[in-house]
Amino acid sequence: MVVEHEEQPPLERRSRDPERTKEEILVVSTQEFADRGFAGARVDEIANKTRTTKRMIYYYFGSKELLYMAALERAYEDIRVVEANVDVEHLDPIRAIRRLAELTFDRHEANPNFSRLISQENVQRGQFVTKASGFPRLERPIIKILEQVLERGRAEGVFVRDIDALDVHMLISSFCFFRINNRFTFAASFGRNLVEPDRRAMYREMIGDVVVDYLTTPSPEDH
Amino acid sequence: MVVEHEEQPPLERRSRDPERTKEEILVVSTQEFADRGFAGARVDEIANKTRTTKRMIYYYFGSKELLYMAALERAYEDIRVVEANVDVEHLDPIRAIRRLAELTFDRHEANPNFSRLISQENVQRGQFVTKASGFPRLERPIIKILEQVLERGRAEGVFVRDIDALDVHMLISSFCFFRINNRFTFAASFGRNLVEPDRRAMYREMIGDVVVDYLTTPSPEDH
DNA sequence: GTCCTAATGTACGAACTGGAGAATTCGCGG
DNA sequence: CCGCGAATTCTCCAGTTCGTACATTAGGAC
Repeated sequence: MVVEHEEQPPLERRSRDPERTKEEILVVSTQEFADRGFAGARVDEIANKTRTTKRMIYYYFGSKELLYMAALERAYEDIRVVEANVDVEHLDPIRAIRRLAELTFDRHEANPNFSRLISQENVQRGQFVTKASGFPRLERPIIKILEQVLERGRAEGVFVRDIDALDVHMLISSFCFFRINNRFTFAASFGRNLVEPDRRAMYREMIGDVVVDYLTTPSPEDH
Repeated sequence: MVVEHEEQPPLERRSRDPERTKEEILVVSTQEFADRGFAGARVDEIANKTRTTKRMIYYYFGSKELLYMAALERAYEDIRVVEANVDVEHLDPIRAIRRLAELTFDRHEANPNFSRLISQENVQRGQFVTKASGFPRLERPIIKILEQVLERGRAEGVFVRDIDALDVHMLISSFCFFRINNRFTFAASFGRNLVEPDRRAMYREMIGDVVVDYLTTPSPEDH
């Protein structure tokens, strides 16, 4: 949690270091875009919070829009790296599902900026991720992993619900996303703090239970 | 939501009608704020899309901020009215839960602007709903209704899971909210269109199944 | 009709904001 | 130690945007 100090006291490293400069701009702008949205973020403000100047932002990234895209892309990349290292093959299907749910849960909690960036993007109708030109693929490794677990579970006969990995992931993500992202309006409406430490363990377990119960219960005959 | 059909005024109606002017500003600004966010919305643009002028916005609402709050408040009020008219007392607990899930599902689909406004609010850390000064209560009738259904279900022995109405509502809302709100980035990442008509019925049923399965399955002994 | 006030219209300004031209400096290869 | 291009700083600008001062008009009360 970076506290906003108006003018960062002289971390007076002035020497040239393009990589560090670029990286610092990216980190700071991610925070700013997550905090204020694309329209709300100010290029001047981003510059002030780095040890470099606004001109450098344009030098390296070209425009506010391209900077935003770079930040978004980086955020996706971070997630992808985490997911690529998940290993649940040694767990039985039910435990594996729980584990995946917990991973998603933890990821949302540990990295709220990603979710907020995603929120921004969606409010703007995905104006940047949708951009055919130049926006890289956003593929996510977790789907393949989920597919394998579901396959095993079905083979073993423990998962009996007819549903695919994408929809399971959607169910898990929606819960984790909502808990973090909508905590402010939820608290305002219902007076419950969804991220209160005392409740954390309960919610973390809850989403696992929800998914497992769903997967292991046959579809109702009538409806 | 409610379209006034009375005497269809041929758009160039210039006569004075404070109520209509106010209402029109509110409707248009809700759309603009949902589309572009608080920072992204332009007061001039809102004015252009009404039959009145920017001056009137300030005359009636005082500032961009107050206008935003009025729009947000109105959106909550609309939801509250819908929820207040829900009647599931004649249904058995399981069917009642399904019905409530469907209502929430339909509400999110029918009124995406509300969700987007909510998203905005949360990205900004609830800066307006949290505002102690002046922001009205956001209470939601659906919670009481849910409580009654859960109570009945437990009395009848069909609901065995230890969970309260707020968390059930959270589970339902998160699913419905995510499906509508995050559809753009979800499509970009996973190539699945969550609001495609062909899938609609499936998701609508799915969230009911999820909740019912969860409520009717006992907590696992070990973990 | 006259009067009075709520409602509306017009035009403007001060501050902000994304962006860029051009000068300057650093540091590395030779 | 020199030369050169990359990195950085300085400075300014043109367009935008919220907000308002001031003028004007409609229409109900009497």
